[in-house]
Amino acid sequence: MSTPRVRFAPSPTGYLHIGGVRTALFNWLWARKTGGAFILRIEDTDQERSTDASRAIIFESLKWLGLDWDEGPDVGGPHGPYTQMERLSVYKDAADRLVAEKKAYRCYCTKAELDAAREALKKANPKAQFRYPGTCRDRTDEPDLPYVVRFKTDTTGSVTYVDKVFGEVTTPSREQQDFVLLRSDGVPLYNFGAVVDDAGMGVTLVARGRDHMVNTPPQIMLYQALGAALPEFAHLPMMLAPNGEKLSKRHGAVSVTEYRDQGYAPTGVLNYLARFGWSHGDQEVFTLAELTAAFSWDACGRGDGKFDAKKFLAINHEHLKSPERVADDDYVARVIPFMEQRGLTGVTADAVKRALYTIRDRAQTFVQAADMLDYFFRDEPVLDEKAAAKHLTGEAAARLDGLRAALEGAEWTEAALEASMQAHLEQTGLAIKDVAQAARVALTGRTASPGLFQVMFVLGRDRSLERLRRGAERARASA
RNA sequence: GGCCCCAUCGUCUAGCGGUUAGGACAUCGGCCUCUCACGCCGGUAACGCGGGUUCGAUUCCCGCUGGGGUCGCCA
Repeated sequence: MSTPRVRFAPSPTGYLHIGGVRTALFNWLWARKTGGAFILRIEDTDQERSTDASRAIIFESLKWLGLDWDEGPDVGGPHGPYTQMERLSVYKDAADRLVAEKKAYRCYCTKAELDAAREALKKANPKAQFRYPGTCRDRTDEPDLPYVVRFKTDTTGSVTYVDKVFGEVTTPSREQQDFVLLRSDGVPLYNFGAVVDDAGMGVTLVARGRDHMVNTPPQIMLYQALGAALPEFAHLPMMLAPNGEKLSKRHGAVSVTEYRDQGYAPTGVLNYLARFGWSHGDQEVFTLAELTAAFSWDACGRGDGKFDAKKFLAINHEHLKSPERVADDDYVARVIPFMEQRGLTGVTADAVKRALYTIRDRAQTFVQAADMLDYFFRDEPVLDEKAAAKHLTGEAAARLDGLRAALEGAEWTEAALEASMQAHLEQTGLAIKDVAQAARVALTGRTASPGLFQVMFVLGRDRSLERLRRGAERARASA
């Protein structure tokens, strides 16, 4: 078998949906695993809805995710162009050929007529299925009127294909009708454009969402009429909302850029999506390399699934926790923009990198990470008033002074700080609980933080002592 | 409604005739502990129903029920 050629063919009509990303991912994984080609094709033939902005979002999203393509609108390739509106002549030629071979015909019925007929039928018999009656099928004249090109569909027999995920699928052809290939303005409809391009671009495997399964039989007829080699097909089960409905913005974030903006890691997103409808034994967490090595169509499930935001977050957390999955430098580069968003300017990568170990296990997203890193990068921590009221009390003032005095001469390492604190507690007879929270609030402005010695170590001697001093001051003032 | 597809814990899933039905997320206990996390230990929790086939069905077949997809000069 020749090397696989797969494609992702989104239409630029909005954000890049998380379900679309999964389709892109599975195709990409297959291409990378097999050494095949991953093609990006923009299907912008819906001129009403297609926009340049959406097109840009598709590129941006895929790049952010790290799903690179070998052939596509921007990088070109041997079968370009890769944007359908730039390929109109290709479709016209193909349609002309089919008409010449009597496999398709010009239809002069207007949209209004057809809509009326559809309505009439619906009124007469709500259960009936409208199909184009074939009015122009055997027409021989060529009036000077607008026309669409329709496929002369063979509605006898049935179409069978072997899906790589679902197995053998057979559909009776009586379900089909003479569908439209080209609109009256020469722009192809989905089935025609997709088939002409997939055939022309040498696509060997078409993998897409299950919502396209119904398109496969007519597309197979088209391949045959065109005399083109049939690709393999693989359909992926649907990703539904928690309530079983089609997943849409009503159910929360569905566009990949939203997750990016919420501080998800690309590999976290990809990992969750990969495990949705695909599995590899008991393994839940994967690097991209592991996914690529392990992926296979046999391991894809067939049942639709429901999107689970909590598990998505948990998987992302696994990635943020592990330097194996998100390297320090990568983590730092990704978290800094979120720190800037909250007004932390002039933050250096080195400084963030030094503080990183204190929050690695804690942050589930880069947004959380930016928050947890906050007090390290301000002259003074933002003081949570409730925390201050509770912990910076008159009693705390003396304890903070005592602690500061005890630590002043300490070597500034975590171990030495802990030892000094320990000695201080023994001397004074205080328990660590008696001073820890006050110190924490003084140092970080909040009641929850990494361990005190880690915080002080990262903060450094001067800033730590100064914050303890100010904390005591504040405590005295409130007494 | 026609056609197509699907069916294991709440959710994502493992299972490919014989298992105490496994894992993960979530959830509930507990441990650890300077807080919050992390980590660790443990619990609750699933084969939709009815027929077959078989010595034996979660697993194979059929029906039912339930869910989803799709019926455009959208993709």
